[in-house]
Amino acid sequence: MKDTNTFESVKATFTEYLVKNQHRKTPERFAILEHIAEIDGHFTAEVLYKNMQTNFRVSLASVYNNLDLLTKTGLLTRHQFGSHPAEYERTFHTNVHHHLVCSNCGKIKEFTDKNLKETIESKNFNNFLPTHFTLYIYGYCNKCKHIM
Amino acid sequence: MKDTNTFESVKATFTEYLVKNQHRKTPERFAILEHIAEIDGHFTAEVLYKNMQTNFRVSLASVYNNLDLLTKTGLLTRHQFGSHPAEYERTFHTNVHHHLVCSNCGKIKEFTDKNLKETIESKNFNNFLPTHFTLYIYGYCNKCKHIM
DNA sequence: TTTGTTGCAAAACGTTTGCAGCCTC
DNA sequence: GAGGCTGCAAACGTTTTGCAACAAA
Repeated sequence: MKDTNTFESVKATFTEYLVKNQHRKTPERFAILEHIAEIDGHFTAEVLYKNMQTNFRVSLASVYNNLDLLTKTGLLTRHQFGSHPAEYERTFHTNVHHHLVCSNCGKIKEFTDKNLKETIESKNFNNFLPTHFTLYIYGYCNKCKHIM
Repeated sequence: MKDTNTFESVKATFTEYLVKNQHRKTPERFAILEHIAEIDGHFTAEVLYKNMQTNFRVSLASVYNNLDLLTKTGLLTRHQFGSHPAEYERTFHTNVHHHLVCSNCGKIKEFTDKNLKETIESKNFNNFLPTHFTLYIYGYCNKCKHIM
């Protein structure tokens, strides 16, 4: 994957993708990317949309369109824990982390593990170029372990 | 996690969960579990529902209800690649595998990796009792790598 | 000038819910 | 009996779509 250490390089990655695929460099697109860069952790399309209204007017449809585009570039990950709405999370400017998901109550807990990260990232594949990954470990949190 | 080597032990796990949580042992529940045991790989609620109509009549609502219940027991995993509908996959009677997901076209490829499996399964957590996991590695398949 | 993108509103769709009757327990 | 579960159909809420106006190339 390309360098994404600075916001400028993230923007460059997105721009390059847009140009290469005959998409237009609209103000909405960059405004959305800038907002995402400010959000740590998970967010929904609706929340991003509402957040943005304060200083940049975009339609919810455009938010959805562009979350999709950013997901395709690998700059964004889409989670769908349990049900709707989908949750998004940027893959840049963040520590690689994994998710513990309680199968009963849906509670999510994040953790980091260098060894796990390195083991996963060290893999090579034929005919597949990896950019990032998500690991969900399912089981039971303390409150729910009694159900089984 | 409990033994799930035979279908009888899977059924026992489910039954135990039902009893422990004051749920009823209805014929629909066991019919659904039996059908799931026959499906290799991913399936949707709709497909399971249609499959079942040939020899057991259940409503779609009950299918949803019970997929939810089985997900809570950890016997079933719910995937939500891209968008709707959700795809389910049993966690018993299957080799542990991982998913390569193309961020552009959504194509899924499964692979197995003993080292990866063992590394992930070796982890212990405070206040969390793991039962199974899913690893999605995102990137680009051969047909789509040109977009970036 | 061409054509991709936008905002808006309506539509689509999977999933959930309310309810009356049924059947576990 | 009590109350959880079922089927049915209607409702819900997120996401997608159609379309006319706009603006990037």
